[in-house]
Amino acid sequence: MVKVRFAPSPTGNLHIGSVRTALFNYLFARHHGGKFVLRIEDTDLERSRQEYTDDILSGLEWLSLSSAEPPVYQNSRRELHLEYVDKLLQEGRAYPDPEGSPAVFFRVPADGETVIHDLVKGDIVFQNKDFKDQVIRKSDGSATYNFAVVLDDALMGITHIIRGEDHISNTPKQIFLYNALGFALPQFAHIPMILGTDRSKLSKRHGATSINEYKKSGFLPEAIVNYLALLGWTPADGAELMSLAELCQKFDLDRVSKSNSIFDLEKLRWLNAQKLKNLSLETLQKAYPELDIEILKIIKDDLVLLTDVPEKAKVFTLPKIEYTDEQKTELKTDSAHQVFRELQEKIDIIYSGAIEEQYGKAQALIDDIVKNTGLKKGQVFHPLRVALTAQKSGPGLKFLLVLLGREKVKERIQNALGC
RNA sequence: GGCCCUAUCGUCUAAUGGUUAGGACAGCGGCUUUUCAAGCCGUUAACAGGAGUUCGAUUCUCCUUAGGGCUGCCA
Repeated sequence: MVKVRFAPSPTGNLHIGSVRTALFNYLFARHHGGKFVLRIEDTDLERSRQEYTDDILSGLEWLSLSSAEPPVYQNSRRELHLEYVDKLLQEGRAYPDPEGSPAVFFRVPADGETVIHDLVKGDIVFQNKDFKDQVIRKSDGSATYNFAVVLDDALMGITHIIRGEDHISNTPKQIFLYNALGFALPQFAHIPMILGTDRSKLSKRHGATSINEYKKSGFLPEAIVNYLALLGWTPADGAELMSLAELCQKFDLDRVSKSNSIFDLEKLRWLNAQKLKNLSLETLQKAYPELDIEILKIIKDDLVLLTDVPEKAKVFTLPKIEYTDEQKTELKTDSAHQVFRELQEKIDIIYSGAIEEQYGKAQALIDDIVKNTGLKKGQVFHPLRVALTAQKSGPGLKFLLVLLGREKVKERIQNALGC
């Protein structure tokens, strides 16, 4: 039975790189019908903060990567860790600090080699002589990271340790401890890092790193999950657009890449636009309940970010518009006035019946104006758009005529005629 | 410095001991559209370098180079 864990330390907000690690663990567990648990590594009392734990928990929940089980707080297992320090002390596998502090050192093997049979990287060999005895209990009386991690992973029955490759050099030290403690070794899988565009470790100076910033800027959790899954992994069938359920079904460690990858915001944005297109109108409406669902329908395929909605909806919702001087001269032409008067005369006929029917009548009216005035299409469409929206581009005119509503259309045409 | 990891288009990547080295994002061009997008079609672009193994290496081995990680009584 597969059991994996995601073990963040609550010393900062949920980082995009951590999310990828969490995701791979989650997908691996789900793919194999195993368990995914969370362990908050809050042993650094100085730097750990409750708000960061909250951020991590809510971030994972937003991404649908929550664990079914409540998180384990590493600090609550402090006494347990210390019992094992004593055990190693009694067995003579560890010794007190010769300098007299309360620290305890673990004796690492003097020679031979230690190999990690890594599920992603293959075998990695270390010479034991390169390691010096390691501290397992600090001067302040608490267990060190490498010791606590081994104990918790072993005691929690973790079968696969999937973590960033920045932990590779910790692994031999941990293997020494597994052996000394008599615990069976888990499987290790070290996944590559995510780098910034300059190939250095992804950090603040590359832009947003906290998942909350992405949420705030209008990225969908589905897009983030899909994008992060594709960073360092590809399914055998080459699919790119996948739901979380599909990812769970397809994911496995054997197709995880061995090399680092650079975070590409452009592709994330593209994926976000794709997910937005697939979003149901109902969901979109929940995010923007104040907007007419017909408006949302028209602008939906135009979105890259969820937060683009208000901007895109503006043409429909703005109560008043102002023309620039340049636009005014455009509206002043004889042909423009001819168009406006034609429209004014017949506009009333479109506002009845079902919405689709209204669109149809609006389009027919526009076509009619082109025919009646004998003007070129552009000479009709362009001034009309400017008159109605004070913009040079935007949604189709038939949508504008219908969704703006009779009053606004009439008022704006009247204003345009006054130019 | 020491130890470790990695190396295919600008980016994410696929594949293979013999291929026109494939896809996606971005770019570019076209179509479509009243416009901007979207969509559709097309297109530019890669096996880091050098030895070896082999009939044949992008693929296997070694070296070099480059990048990354670790090198805490942080996690």
